[in-house]
Amino acid sequence: MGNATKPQNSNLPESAQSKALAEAANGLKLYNTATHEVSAFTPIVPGKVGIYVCGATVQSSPHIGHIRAAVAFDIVRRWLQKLGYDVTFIRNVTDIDDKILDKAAAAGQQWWARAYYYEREFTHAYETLGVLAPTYEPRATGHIGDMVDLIQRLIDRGHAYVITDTEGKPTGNVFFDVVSWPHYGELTHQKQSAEVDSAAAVADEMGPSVDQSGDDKYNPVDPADYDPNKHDPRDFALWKASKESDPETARWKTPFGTGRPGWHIECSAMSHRYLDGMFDIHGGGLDLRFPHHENEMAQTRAAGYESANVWMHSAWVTAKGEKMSKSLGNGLSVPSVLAQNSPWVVRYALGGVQYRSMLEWSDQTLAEAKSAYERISNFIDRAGKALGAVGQPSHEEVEAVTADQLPSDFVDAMNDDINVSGATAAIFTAIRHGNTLISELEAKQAAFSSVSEVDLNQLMNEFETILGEANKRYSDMPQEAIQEDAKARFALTQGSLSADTIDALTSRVALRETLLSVRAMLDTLGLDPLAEPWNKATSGSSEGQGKLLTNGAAEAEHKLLDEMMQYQLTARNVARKSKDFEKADKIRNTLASMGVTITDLPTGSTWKLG
RNA sequence: GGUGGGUUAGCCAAUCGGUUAGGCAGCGGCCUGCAAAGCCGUAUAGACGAGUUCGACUCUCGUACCCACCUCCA
Repeated sequence: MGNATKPQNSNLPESAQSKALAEAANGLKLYNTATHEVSAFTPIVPGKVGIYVCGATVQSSPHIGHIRAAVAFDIVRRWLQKLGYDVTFIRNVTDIDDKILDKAAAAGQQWWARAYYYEREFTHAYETLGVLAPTYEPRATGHIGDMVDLIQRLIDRGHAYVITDTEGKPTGNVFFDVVSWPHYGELTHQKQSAEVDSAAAVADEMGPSVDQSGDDKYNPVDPADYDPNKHDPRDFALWKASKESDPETARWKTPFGTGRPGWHIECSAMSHRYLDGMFDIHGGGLDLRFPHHENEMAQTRAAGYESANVWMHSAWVTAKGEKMSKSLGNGLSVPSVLAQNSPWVVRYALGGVQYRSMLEWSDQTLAEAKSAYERISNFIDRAGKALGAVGQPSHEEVEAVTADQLPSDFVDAMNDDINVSGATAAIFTAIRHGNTLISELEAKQAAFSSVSEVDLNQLMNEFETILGEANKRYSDMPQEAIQEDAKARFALTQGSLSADTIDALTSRVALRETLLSVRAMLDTLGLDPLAEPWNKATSGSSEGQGKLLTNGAAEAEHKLLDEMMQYQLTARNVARKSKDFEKADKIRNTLASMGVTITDLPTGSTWKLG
């Protein structure tokens, strides 16, 4: 891996590179929930993007729906980075709320211990599925001071009111005054005043939601939500007075009385603290639009702060057409899904459709993701082998590829509101092209017999340099013409090489470019099969697969295994040559029963596990 | 009742006012001792009704059905 060549376009001058990249970045369009339109994305601060995503309320284990949202915004973030933006990604943890307190009390736990336990489960799930760590992950309980300041600011500006007792002392309940904020409802376009009452009546009629399993749709009736002191039924709690059942550790003293934060205020406080002046995108699940984000937007703006420019909401994972919830059974928890499927497959299944589409989860979804893995990893393996000593590009090199160097059908799809289905189609198109190149290259292998692998590597570098210059000079020409031109120029500098060798070399360079491009596209979706999260076992982390081998020992063991396999393959090929197919098939079947798959290629036979 | 989204071939899922999406599963072929992988080709579409148009899956209107949010939720 150390001798990998540089990305082809690195020969371009700095300015040209960033100009092409800026052009790609200018093409990005995103759907904004607030305007109901797909519109051009322009960051507040040039070159930078600030994203705030509502993270988990850590009250119980994550299910795949939670992770779908995380994967969706992870892909948005990765694409922004490919477009050259410096992304600040904030994802909060809601570590105090009614459910956490009540469930902890019911289980005889400290609420903070319960919150932290599940926070770690979420973190583990994110890491396993290749969700990049946020730039920062603030906890609600760590920002009480910011919330108090924000509430005070809203009171001072006449957008919030404190409820006092008969003696005029603050009770701890503070509400947002919806009537004082004429922009209320601008995010979700909810009807105002009178019509809300009829909506409330419908909600009352439906009664508290309870499902078969009871616990999960559990819906505590918080007295603060039905406070007769509310000026308007739409007013919502900014700060909640402590209930008698609240433990001492869940009470904070404030100028408006002792209590704990309302649900919406934390995100306003934290997004302002970490993204002030660059709050470009706010993300979250579809259900958060109302009331959470509507209220959050009202608070933030009423306080005189800027709220997000673009609001993005990810859709549901469904099972049999219905929104997924734990009441459908725990077969959908992250650990149970991972018990039967590799993390890559699960991520592909979750990230395979656009974030605004419902994602139907079934055995077939997973089976197709598995097939996709086979096709993709087969290509990457074969291409790596066909490239000989040059081998696989390093993951660093893959990461360094920027959007302007990727195929335009992929870029266009991603720029079209993160259309991952279109992007995936572009990847498969490139893979088909790459597979054809591999076959061509296999047929041309003989042309390399007179050149050592070391020289070949050097020659590829030289050719890539020439190709890079040709690309720069004739940027508006068709790719094939540029290739031909570069080939001719290269031939002039290499008088001693035969035309066949130069031709084979060209194919090799083309294959390497395709391989690099495919892996870079996959990496944009967080799906490079050779990236960190999927390869802990072989990349030196000692925790992979529970093995206690050091990296060196693992390598030595693999080398030994490979030698033994070569011994078997040789024996089989001898049998095949002498047309003793019975013996050849016996060797193959025996290996197959041990979980080893043999593949015969024109250039020889290979083996792999699985 | 209010608000929003959807309905594309066996299944999942895109683009587009006229030209191959893509994947999975079929079928035919090439390659192969066989298999696998790969490549090439191929059938089955656009809920229903009307309108705009030379031409609509794509635009407009209507109808039906599905889903979500309005209450904790990714």
